Amino acid sequence: MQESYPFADIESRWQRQWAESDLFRADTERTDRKYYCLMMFPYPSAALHVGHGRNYIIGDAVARYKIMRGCNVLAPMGWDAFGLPAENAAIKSGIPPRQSTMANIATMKRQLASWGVCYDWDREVTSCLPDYYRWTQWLFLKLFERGLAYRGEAAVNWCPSCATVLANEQVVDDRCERCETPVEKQRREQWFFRITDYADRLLADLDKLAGWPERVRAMQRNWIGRSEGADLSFPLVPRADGRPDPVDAVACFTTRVDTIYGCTYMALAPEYPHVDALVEGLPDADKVRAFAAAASRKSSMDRTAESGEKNGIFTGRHVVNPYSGETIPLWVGDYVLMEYGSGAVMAVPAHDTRDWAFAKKYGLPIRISIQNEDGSLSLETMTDAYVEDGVTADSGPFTGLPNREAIGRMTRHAEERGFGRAATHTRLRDWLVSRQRYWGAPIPIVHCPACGLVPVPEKDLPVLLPEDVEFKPAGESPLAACEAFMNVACPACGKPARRESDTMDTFVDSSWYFLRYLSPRDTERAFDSELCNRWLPVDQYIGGIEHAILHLMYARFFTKALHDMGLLAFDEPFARLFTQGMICKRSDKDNQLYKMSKSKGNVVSPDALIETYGADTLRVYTLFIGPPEKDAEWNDRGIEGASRFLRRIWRLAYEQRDWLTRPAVAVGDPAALSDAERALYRKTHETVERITRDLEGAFHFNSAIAQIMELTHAMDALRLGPDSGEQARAVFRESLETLIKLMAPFAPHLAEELWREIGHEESVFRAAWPEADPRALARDEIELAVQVNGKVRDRLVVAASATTTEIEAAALALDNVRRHLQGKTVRKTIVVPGKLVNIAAG
RNA sequence: GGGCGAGUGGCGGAAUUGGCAGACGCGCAGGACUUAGGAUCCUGUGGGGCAACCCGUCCGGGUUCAAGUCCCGGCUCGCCCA
Repeated sequence: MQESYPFADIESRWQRQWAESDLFRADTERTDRKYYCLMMFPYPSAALHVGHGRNYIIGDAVARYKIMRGCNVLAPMGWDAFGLPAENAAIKSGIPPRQSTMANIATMKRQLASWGVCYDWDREVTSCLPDYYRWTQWLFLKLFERGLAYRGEAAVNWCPSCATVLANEQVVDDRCERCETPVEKQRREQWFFRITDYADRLLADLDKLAGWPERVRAMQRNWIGRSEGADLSFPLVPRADGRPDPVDAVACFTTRVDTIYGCTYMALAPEYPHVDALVEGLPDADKVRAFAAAASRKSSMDRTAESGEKNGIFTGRHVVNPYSGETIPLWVGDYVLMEYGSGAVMAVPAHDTRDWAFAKKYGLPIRISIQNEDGSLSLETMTDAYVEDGVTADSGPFTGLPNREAIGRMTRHAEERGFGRAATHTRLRDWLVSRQRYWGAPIPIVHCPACGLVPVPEKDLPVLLPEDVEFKPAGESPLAACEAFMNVACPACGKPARRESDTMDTFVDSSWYFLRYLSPRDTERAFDSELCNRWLPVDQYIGGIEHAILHLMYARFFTKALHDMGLLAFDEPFARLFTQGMICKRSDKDNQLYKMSKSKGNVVSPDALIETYGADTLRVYTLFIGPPEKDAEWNDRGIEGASRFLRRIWRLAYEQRDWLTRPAVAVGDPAALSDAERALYRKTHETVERITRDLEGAFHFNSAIAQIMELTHAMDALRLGPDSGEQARAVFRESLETLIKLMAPFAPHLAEELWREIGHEESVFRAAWPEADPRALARDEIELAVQVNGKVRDRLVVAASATTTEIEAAALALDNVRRHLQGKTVRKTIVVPGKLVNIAAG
């Protein structure tokens, strides 16, 4: 054993040995104490920074801890390897996506290994390889068979820079999630997955996910955006010129049917399909059309912000309020969105903030139909819409009802009269899965002039991505220009046909990879239902909060669809979810905190740190940086502390190396130990108890490490020297062994090395996690704080067996207590066992 | 505007069910060893005060013997949805 901590030797040696051992190889046939520990598989980008590292280090610490607890741990890793960056790089540099992707994977694998992060690499999956995407295509066909994959025209989000369609979820603030280019609206034929069929279940089952952060569940609820209300039909007042209209009524959805007697106009979305026809031949037709065209180009964010300016134009047409029979004007308003409901809203200025602003701007009438509690609401004094609950007012036969009750009654009335019905709407749209890009799984469909859409037969899968294609930034996938790929015989009639040239959104790949890990080399089927049913749901899923909505919703949808197909017995994929916070760093430029990114220039590379300090130091600092679920600020100097700590542990063992290799002597009767020995003995077991609690609960690695630091202080305090007795050494050895085990999930190389140094043949990861010994935790004397009126005035040492009465008497006898009680009467004394005494006096 | 979360020393952060606020680390100060120290070790470190003590967990109320923790109101910040 050498004096200075030789992290470089230790780390490379153990990394090699672990890779050769079956420590991380799960035995999937064994099902007792199974623990599926899953980390979100990464996109293979060029190189990882320490911010990425947090995810893998947390996952590795959890996996190692569970292994030590005797669990049969499945910890696989793979690559979410399709995606735009590789293709964009190909356009720029000409390097084929497959080549750059595989190179990146090799780099990242090396980086993961250098962190000491272990996986069962025999289970590696790579979504861009045919043996994987073949099954992604197969799943597409399964969804197609069941009508869950369909082709339809839609106004889609088009990113002109990426030259592709984006899902709603990939549009953030009307910009492309990836490149931040403003998104345009275009109408195109696209492939969709019918996730809206599952909206109700995706919503309801969130309640089952008790192991998920409430925040994520709330985000998903919001995203699904289920609202209950009514669909109502407003008859269109026929045209004066007698010409026919494409529709004879305008349908709208409302959650506030109770306010309908206050409805003073109706507003259509600029994209409303019949706007054009409705105004045909009217004097202002051109103005209305121009307005609608301009408005639909604006971002939905600008249009709907409550604070923003709302614009509109009168169409010249009218509709009839089906409840009151009143004729109201029909407008086009830019604050109405086509995506929501039917693209029309019944406007109630008195009770809706945006309608209020619109009515004020255009001088439209405002009428109160919900009165507040004391009946004091009046148009003269109102400065904004009244959106609270109240009692219906001036509402014909429904007047005077609590408004919540009115909703039910009025909806029934509409159903009886046939002009409306109760309805629910969801914000969630169907999942748009086609991309006009090359680097994705080809959609296994053939377009036949005679047969229409024909699925590629399962036996012909995979539909291979051609390698020799030309990359150019155009609206069409390079596949569309690849004749060898496009031309195919129709699987149904055999006549010449064309392949679908769109590829699938990469979120499809990541919606089922956790099933593939159970049988990654299976050439017969996508996944082994029986094994999946035994190993899933995933016991612990770990990943970034940025996937709170998209990936997690899609994976849940896939699981439910596969469940309905009878392929899976469970219908939620992830029992527990942990979302770690991002690591941020102050930018040198403006001293602001930013998530690490190349563009901000605040990236910290792990490679140099590992070289200087070692992987264990980097791991310990990463785990110590703060509560793992919260964002953390990277501090370059912080790693020094972690380094000192590990060197200190090394020294603790080094200084005692002469006798540590000799056979262990058991700690005898605690009563026979000296005070110092008992103190360390107790501290050791207290640490076990607290750390175990920290890890079982909420992954409090930061305080777990702090407690190990405390334990090293306690070990120093024993001041073990050449004259120390056998029991002192026994206690010390027990502390050291415990410390090594407690450290093992965090600093595995150091722990493994020291474990062997002190004479163990087997891996520390085969050693059982320590358990707190009640004998060690027992005390015969307890120190209590003594408070007078809630302020600590003295301390008191009593026998653990002391009664409340004895403690009270002893507390009252303390000098300082008596001083503070002078001239006061004791009203009450509270004794909190083991903690304190509080004397209330006045 | 709604939902969720957060606000504690110079800094990152600790603190079961309400029970001694500031664990642990960084930084800083002093000291030891040293040719030297940006290595290592020891000591100190919320503010005020010589001290006894007083004040302190975003602000203001409240409940309680006891509040960082619970309740009411407000401010600021973050995220999601509008």
